[in-house]
Amino acid sequence: MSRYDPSAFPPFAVTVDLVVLTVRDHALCALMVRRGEPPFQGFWALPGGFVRPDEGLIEAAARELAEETGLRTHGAVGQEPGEGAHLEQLATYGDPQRDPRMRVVSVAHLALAPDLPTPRPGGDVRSARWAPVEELLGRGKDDGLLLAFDHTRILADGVERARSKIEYSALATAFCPAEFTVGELRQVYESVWGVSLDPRNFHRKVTGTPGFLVPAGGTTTRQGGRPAQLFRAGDATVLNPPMLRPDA
Amino acid sequence: MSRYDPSAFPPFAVTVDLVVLTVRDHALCALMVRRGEPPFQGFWALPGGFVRPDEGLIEAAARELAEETGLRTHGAVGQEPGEGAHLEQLATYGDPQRDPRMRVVSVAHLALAPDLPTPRPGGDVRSARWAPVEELLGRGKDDGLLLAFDHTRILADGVERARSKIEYSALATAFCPAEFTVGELRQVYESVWGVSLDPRNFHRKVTGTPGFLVPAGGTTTRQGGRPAQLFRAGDATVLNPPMLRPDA
DNA sequence: TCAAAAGTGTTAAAGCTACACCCATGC
DNA sequence: GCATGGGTGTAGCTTTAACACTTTTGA
Repeated sequence: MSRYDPSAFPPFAVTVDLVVLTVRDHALCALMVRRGEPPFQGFWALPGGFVRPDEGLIEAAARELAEETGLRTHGAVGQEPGEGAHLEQLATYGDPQRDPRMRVVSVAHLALAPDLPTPRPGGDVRSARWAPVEELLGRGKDDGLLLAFDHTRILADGVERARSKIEYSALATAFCPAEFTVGELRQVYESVWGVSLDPRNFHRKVTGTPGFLVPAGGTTTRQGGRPAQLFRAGDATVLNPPMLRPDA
Repeated sequence: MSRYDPSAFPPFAVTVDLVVLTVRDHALCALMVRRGEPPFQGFWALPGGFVRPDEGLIEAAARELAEETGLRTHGAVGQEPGEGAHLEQLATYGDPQRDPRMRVVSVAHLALAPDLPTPRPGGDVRSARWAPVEELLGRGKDDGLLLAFDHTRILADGVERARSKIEYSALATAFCPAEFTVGELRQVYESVWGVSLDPRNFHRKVTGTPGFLVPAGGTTTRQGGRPAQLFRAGDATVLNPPMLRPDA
């Protein structure tokens, strides 16, 4: 009866929060901002903000991402393939007590980006940094840094999504620049999963999966050793067979 | 700056919508309700409703599920193992135009339930039914029934989540009664995926996966033929190795 | 010349698929 | 007996994991 009564609904604020991940110095890192006002003043938090009345959820996330990092999102017009970040919805967090001031429902999004210059604090952000995920979350439970709100949980969910999604999708290339070598892609997997992989078997696997990688034509020796072929991300979005994590 | 200003936020309504799936007569079916008022009066829609000011998102979904079906959710107190439905968050839909009257953000949830007696229309629901998913979505694009709002999209996302999740998790048992046979579990997979599976290999696979099934001690001939062992769902939540869909 | 990373070959183990085959019940 | 579904065995194929080995550069 009153299920959709437009005049009598409880007041909610809707925000987007961003788990922005990249690989720096062989470590999976997340973009964190420091809060300048209460609650949780001085705590590290995920970037985010209110959804505007006239924009969709993913648009709000893309706008916040651009504001914080200057990154554009895959699919934006006038953009080279391989440029910009991958962006997808992660999950929604709406515990009645998650914000002490009012009822806030936050639609978290996950962004995967290649290594970027250190973030520019801009707009309403006091300071920002790339923080190693291991430092933020710790190795065990309740072993990490104390973040604002429920952002530890959101970050953990985002990291787990990224870790599992590169198993069966071609998303790992979102962490790489437009042209990259097989060894660089392997380092992405190793950094995100925190394991080491056999370079020979990895090479065979990724080059043998149709549509995952396409040769870009050149070679590079930027990793040292014998020159390596350069590749771009291919058309494939799904990896078949998947790249499975060891153990687990 | 104004990112969390609690006094100046745009007005949003927050609802939950439910994709409730079951297997009936060898077909994957979804619970649908008929709308009694505009907009989309007379259209079939997913069950759902407003989130109350003092309840969490999953609680709101569990409350709506109980109101529409009488189903309790896994983990509720005083409940036998194997009883009730599996419930998880699916995704959030917040296009500014998705409801013509006002800005509504809907947090969709996915529920998997064993075959139930035909739903009781109760509360504010005019009529309700279990509708075969193939009839609702059709086989190709734009080939199904026209549902209210963006519910075709939500339903399709829920169905795809269920289809892929039974590959690598033990969730298929959520479609079965507390005690079931290997053949009944196989029919669940066949109905959800719309394929047929080799009964011999399927049997070996599910009984050989540790923690998936535990013998319940008896046998039944309710499927005809030789008596089959009865099983309950085991502790395992992850299937390793996974049950992969043929082809795809 | 040497270290380092790229890439190929090979082999044994494990998993999957497609069957043949037997078992235990209801009718 | 005979149809029906339950359950086991097994041969052939594909995939994986581990590691020996060659290639090509920079220092």
